Order: sequence, then structure tokens, then C-alpha cells
Amino acid sequence: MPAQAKVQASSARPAAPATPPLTERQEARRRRILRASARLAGRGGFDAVQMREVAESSQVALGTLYRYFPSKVHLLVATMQDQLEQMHGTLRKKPPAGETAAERVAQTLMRAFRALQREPHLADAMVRALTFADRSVSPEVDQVSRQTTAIILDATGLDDPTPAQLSAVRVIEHTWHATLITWLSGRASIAQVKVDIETVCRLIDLTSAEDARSVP
Amino acid sequence: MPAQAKVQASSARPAAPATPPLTERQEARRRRILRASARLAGRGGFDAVQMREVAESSQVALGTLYRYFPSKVHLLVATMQDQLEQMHGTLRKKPPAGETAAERVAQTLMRAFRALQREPHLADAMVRALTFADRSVSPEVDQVSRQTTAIILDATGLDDPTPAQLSAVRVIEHTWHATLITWLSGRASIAQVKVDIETVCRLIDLTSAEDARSVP
DNA sequence: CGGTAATCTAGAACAAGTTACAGACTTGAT
DNA sequence: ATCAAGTCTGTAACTTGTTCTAGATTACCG
Repeated sequence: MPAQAKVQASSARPAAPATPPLTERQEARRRRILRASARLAGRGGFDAVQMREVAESSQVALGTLYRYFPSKVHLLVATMQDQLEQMHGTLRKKPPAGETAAERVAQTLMRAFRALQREPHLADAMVRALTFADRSVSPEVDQVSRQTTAIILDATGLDDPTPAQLSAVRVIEHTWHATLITWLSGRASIAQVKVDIETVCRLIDLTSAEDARSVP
Repeated sequence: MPAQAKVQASSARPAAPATPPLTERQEARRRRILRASARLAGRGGFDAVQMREVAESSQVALGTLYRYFPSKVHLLVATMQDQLEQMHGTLRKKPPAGETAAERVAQTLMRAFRALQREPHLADAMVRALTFADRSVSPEVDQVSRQTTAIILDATGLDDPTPAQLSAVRVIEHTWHATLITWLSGRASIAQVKVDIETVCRLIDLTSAEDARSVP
């Protein structure tokens, strides 16, 4: 185990744990790496993101790449964080129109789904990395999870979710990832994905209705 | 691409596609490999299943191992098929006691969950392989999916599920895998897993109620 | 039984993730 | 401006999944 201080992700995230601030050049390196990663993933998916090539493509030595991102999975999960942030920004701009929370969430997720469809290889690389991640990547995966939760909660319009609603959101999130993977590996059609997303989203209305009933 | 005929899985599965029958020694080899795979996975999880070691441990040459299972992921997915079959057998013996279908499914899944808990490393290896699998493993992954669906449908007691119910079952299945992974990577407690499983299982009752209403 | 095609073995070779290391470059404090 | 500590670079080495090859062995057919 090397005793060097690990460079951690840092950007517009609010609750970042004690991260030594990066210099401008370091921030620039980090961005170059993430950009190269996304570009390569956009071509052949997970396998096309080769660490040597990422390093070369972002004009950074291999050792440096590993200092910034301690493994390929870390790199791809960070890439996903990055893309999710952008997506959250985009989705915020056009809030979903729907009667029920379920409709709004389903609509938002399908919108996100279509965005990812445009770059299926990139989506593949990111989601595979996410579900393949082991304990050593937990903090980063958690961060992605929080970001996704935020997107879903945004769509519901809820601002003080109950535990039951949070559970529903987690289930929706899981379903979103799983359907994405299933579609990416060609085992489900878009139509089926849509149906399943809509099915799971009803859990939001279900839990909301019950909470309303039990707190008169 | 090698032009050799690929040896395919074959055991008590009903709808196996044209698979040349294996000789006794071949069947024995296949079992030795699966046993070694499960044993190694039971120790260190995904990483501990090293192809050379599986080969050595099952007294088979590396090339032969690859003839039976064309990649590590194929091997682990096949291992999962194998374990699932056993588990389905076990679960059948004690049908779940519960008022609603949702309760019975949740109970069955938690029972399966506890079974996997006993060998967390093995579970880790299998589920990680399952979600990491790419298109080339689709048939095998589909088979695992069908097996899981069968377990869930068994628990519901339904014998002629509607499309809406099948969608609910898929969502439940996805949630089961995802919660398993989340628990295995230490990002969720058993309590949370239980809550989420119970949450998603209500979809079964929900869809059943609606189908009943629309077909008076 | 004899022959032939398929299968198996042992081991080398290759690919990509990861680690190690020596020397050059930056940064920050004095 | 200078020095010490920390970073970055270039490169080689190591690990493990995967492929390849040549030569045994086995299974099957007449």
C-alpha cells in the first residue's frame, strides 16, 4: 500500500469531505482525464476505456492517472458522477408535466434514459462500472446514488420525504439501473423498459397515499 | 474467433436448445469445474475465482476450462444457475405462509437472501458476474432470469400472470439483485434491504387488484 | 481391431489492469 | 531566490484473463 495522500474528487458538490484543494493545473488534469474517459467510453464502452490510452489521451502519465483515480472502476464511476451532474442540470430546466408524482418521475427517468440512449456505449461503461464496484468504491458509488436520488426527488416535487417514500425512491433507482443494463445488453426492448419504469414509479403514489391516510 | 463447437450448459433444464449430449466424463468435468468455482468464490468472492486455479482445482487444463465456459463471467453465471436450481428446490419444500401474494414473495426473497448471506463471498461473485455480463452472455443471463422469475411466481401462487404482473415480477427481480449488491458492498443494512424488498413486493398486490377490477 | 475426428493436456504467449521506481518538475514557505 | 516536500513523467515489471499450439488421449464408426 502506497502511503501517498489520495487525490479525491472535488467540484460543485456541497458536502465534500475534507479534500485538499486542487491547484488549477490539477483541476485541469482531472477534467482532461474525465473527458478522455467519456470519449473512449463513448466509442467501445467499458472495454474501450483502457487505462494506458486514457493516460495518453489526457496527456498524463499512467502513474498520475492512478493517483487521481485509483482504479478503472473509480474512474468510470467518477465519469458517471460528472455526467449525472450535467444531466441533473439539464433536467432541472424542463420540469416534467404530469398529474401524479409517479407520472412525473417516470417521465423524468425516461427522459434521462433517452439521453443515455444517445451514447449507449458510454452508458454501458458507466453503469457496468457502477454495479461492478466493490467496497473500495463505496463512497463514490454512494455519491452517485445520492445524485440519482436527488434527481428523482426533484421530479416528485416532494421536499420532505417519509422513510417509506425514500424506500420507494431507492427501489425506483435500482430498477432504473437494472432496466438500463438489461436494455444495454439487448435483453429488453425500450417498450419493456418503459413499462417497467412506469410500473415501479407507482410505488411513489402508493406510499404517498398511505402516508396521507395515516397522518390526518 | 476459434471455430470449435462450444460446449453448452446442460442439466435438468427443460427447454435447452440443441446441445450435444455430454459423455459421462464430460459431465463429471463440468461438475468438478462448477464445484471448484463455487468453492473459490466462497472464499474471496469474484477476485478469488482465478481461472488457472479453477482449472487446477478441478483437474482440467486451462484450455478445457475455456472450452466449457468461454469466460470467467460465463463460468460464474453458470455457477449461479447451478446454485439457483438447488435453491429453488429448497424453497419449494417450504412454501411461504402469508395472506397476500406480496407477503409471500417478500418472505421467499428474504429467505433466499438469508441463504445467500451464509456465503456472502459466493453471492458477491455470482451477482457481480451477472450484472457485469455483456451481450455475449445474454442467453445464460436470461436463463438465470427465468429461473428467478419462476421462484417469484411460485411464491405468488399465480399460475397465469398478466403482463402487468410480469412487469411487477421483473421489477421485483431487479430490486432483489440491486439490494443484494448494495448489501454486499456494505452500502445498506439488512433492515434496509428488508424494507425495500417489502416495498417493491407490494407491486404484486397492486397489479393483481387492478387486474381483478378490470376483469369483473 | 484400425483409423479418424474430436477432445484434452501442458505450457507458452499475449493483453490490459495495476504497481514500482528513478529522476525531473512544481509548489509553498522561508 | 532557495530549499524541502510533494507531484508528475516515463518506463519496466507483475498479475490474471484469454488465446494459441503441438502433441497425447478418447470416442466413435466401419
